[in-house]
Amino acid sequence: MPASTPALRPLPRSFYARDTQIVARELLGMYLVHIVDGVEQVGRIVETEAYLGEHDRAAHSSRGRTARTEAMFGPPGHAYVYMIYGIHYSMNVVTEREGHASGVLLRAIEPVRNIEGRCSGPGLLCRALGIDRRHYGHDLLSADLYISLPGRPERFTIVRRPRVGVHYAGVWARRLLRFYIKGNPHVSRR
DNA sequence: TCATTGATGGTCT
DNA sequence: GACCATCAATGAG
Repeated sequence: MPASTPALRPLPRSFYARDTQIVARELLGMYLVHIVDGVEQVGRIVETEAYLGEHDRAAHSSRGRTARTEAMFGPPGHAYVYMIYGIHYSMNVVTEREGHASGVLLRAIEPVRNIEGRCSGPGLLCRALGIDRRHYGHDLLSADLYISLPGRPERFTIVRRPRVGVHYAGVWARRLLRFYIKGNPHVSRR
């Protein structure tokens, strides 16, 4: 194995326990890893969105602490997975301190290993990686689902845009909290 | 290329 | 009963 390809391993919890916008930006280029039945699925994160806690009208946590949003209020470094439109799942990473109710939505990944089909959207990403309600609250410092430094780091430019599908959120809908890798073909449309 | 719409179910009012 | 952090198929231009 080449020396330039270190083994993949979970980022420390301290990575997630920081400002959500910083985490959202730094997640770009990282590898999302899901190991199921001995098969290691790996995708490079190319698009994220930051959700800034209870005051963020676009965040699910702005409706308060409920059974659904419980994970968002929990400690950082865990997955907040929810079903949307009755069909798709979406995966978030919980950030900041416990109780802060912030997180980063993973919107798109670039297939690296053992991934079938496109992952250019939160629903597609979860389907391709087999992520569903079973992963609700899953600790990302675990052996089977985690985020790692990439095997081969690459340079890129980050683009900031308004978040997708949050028109109802007033001034919060205008904020530039969507981040993606400039020019990457796996970023979702719109 | 763009706008519209159906699928489908959990959550909240 | 309404709303939804989506996607794919459809049809008009």
